[in-house]
Amino acid sequence: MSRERNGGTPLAERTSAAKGLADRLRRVGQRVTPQRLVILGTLSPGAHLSADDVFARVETHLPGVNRSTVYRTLELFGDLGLISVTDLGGGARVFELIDEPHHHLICHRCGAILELDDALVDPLRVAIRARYGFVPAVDHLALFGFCAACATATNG
Amino acid sequence: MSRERNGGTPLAERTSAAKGLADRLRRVGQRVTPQRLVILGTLSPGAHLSADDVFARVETHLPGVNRSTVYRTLELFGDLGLISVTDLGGGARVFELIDEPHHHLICHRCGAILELDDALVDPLRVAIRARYGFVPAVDHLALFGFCAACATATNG
DNA sequence: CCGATAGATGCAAACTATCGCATCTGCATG
DNA sequence: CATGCAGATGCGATAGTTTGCATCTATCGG
Repeated sequence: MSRERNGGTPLAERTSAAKGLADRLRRVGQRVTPQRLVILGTLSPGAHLSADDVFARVETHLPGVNRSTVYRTLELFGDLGLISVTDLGGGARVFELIDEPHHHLICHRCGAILELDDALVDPLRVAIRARYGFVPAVDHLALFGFCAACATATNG
Repeated sequence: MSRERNGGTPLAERTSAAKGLADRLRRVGQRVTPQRLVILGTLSPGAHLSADDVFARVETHLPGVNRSTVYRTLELFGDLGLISVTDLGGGARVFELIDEPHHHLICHRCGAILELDDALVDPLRVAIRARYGFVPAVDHLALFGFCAACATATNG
């Protein structure tokens, strides 16, 4: 806390969130750049942001940032398991900081979106890991199908 | 087999596959068009075709067909549960005629694709139906995560 | 603190997907 | 078989996403 020089960390990693990200990126051999810090800063758990939403917010803090950078960074964060990337069927994919896993059931017919309890998904996660050794990152699943009302309407 | 006149069916629904589709479309109040029959004809179980693949094949049989029609028709078939629509992470979504449900595990790190036994997925399907009355159409799931090798490499 | 360099960013173009609207057509009806 | 119309298609425009390449920079070694 006392004799930490600015030169110690190449960038302004003052907030704890940014510092946490910076450390995490370095740990996996990724570079820490202003763009990456700001992009992560725009995301939060519970907020479904499109790539364009993220771009708009990032631009206010970092004018001149490029759309490609936003897309590439979001994909990187997705691969690193920092954020979830989900197609809810609304045209653009949504990005969200991962906190508690949560999922959605989306009706093909009426478009209704229900929440799906992660407790129902967890056994699948466990089974996959046990059977294949594959560690699934299912933090934000979107399953399509028919809601109770539409299923009845379609069959009957 | 004997006294069936051509006028009985508005289009060339000679093959059994096409006839089956035609019947199925009519049953749910959808029209039977040449485009729809040809587009379905290009799909098969086990083949992962992109929209562009489908378009290219359809074009040889039906010159002048439009990309939009292919996209719209593929979406329709998806909603009808005839085909599966899956993002395997390769840039474009893939379409496939539904036969036996099958799923994929895709490694975020090395890109490896493993098959996932539907028997592991079925309990989730059942649980969702029991809890919410929602009937999920999970015929071709793509779950991202880390394969055994990469999971080890990442943690250790 | 400086120079070297692997890797990130900016930029433009290409690719993937969707949408609005005018026209055309399957098919139900008479 | 002729007619009407809801709905499908073609077309162009636009939105959403990815990619190749030149330039720039975070990080490492001296």
